Amino acid sequence: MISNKCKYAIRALVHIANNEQDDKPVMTSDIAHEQQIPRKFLEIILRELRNNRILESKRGKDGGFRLLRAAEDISLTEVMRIIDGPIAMLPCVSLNYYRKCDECEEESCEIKGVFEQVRDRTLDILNGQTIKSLTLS
Amino acid sequence: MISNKCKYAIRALVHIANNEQDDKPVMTSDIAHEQQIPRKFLEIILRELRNNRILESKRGKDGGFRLLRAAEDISLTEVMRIIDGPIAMLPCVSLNYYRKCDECEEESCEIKGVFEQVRDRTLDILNGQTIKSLTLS
DNA sequence: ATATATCCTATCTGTTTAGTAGTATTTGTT
DNA sequence: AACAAATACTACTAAACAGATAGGATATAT
Repeated sequence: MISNKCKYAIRALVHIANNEQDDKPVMTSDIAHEQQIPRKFLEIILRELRNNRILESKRGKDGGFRLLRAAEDISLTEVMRIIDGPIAMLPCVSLNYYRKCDECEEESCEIKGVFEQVRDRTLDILNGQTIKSLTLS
Repeated sequence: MISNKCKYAIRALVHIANNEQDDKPVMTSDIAHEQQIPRKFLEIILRELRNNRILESKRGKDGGFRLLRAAEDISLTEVMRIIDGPIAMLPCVSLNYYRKCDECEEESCEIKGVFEQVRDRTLDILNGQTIKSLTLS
């Protein structure tokens, strides 16, 4: 399962993409209200996305958030990895968060292969999705 | 990510399948020792698998655990659902643990479709795997 | 100056994860 | 009947994570 936080992050980015206007960034409170996300929790999420160079922010009056890159250059996997960490089902098959299992030797691990397949098919789908493609669907 | 508990459960079942002998069930302590799983934690897991009719147990001297069904009739998904619950990445696309999202309407949800695809491709792989197929690999 | 927005630190409650401890019960053997 | 050896069961714990909330600091447009 992905976390609520991650779901909020995706929905917030899609909302920003849908409301992009060159002059004005999108305010946290607008997103919170329209997407039904607790405002203070959303603040944390948006700041985290900004710290990871997905968003840029502007403070003070008429402040808010804007996509730092084009929506078609922000992949779903990137967002998921920032907010939730690994996508793979086992640490030892994770591409971005690899960690060896404590108790098993990888050469003889019976389940590694299956979860590598799951990872690959999952990434086939998720890598093809961007904030742009989600706004269109 | 699947939990350690779930990984232990799978490895324990594969171990039992590999050590099946008609006369004697497999003891917790043997599995714990050979698979490097904390014994008392493994007890809980094996009892849970027994309560869900994956294993049968025998108490007292020469006791232990046996598969209740043939290894090829125990699917990986069944074990994962017993120990970890849903396999899907969103509650609203789970086949066995469906729950509506609080904040979004499903007809207009932008991300539901993607995660349905992920679920289907994941199940394509995991449904094809059984305790038997894992012993052979 | 002021209103309004993000930024930052701290805190909180409940749940889950990953176990451990100790006792009760069942069963085979002597 | 006694004993040893196995599972069954209840209760507890520590640490991390999920999902937030509170309040003040800072920046900015007017």
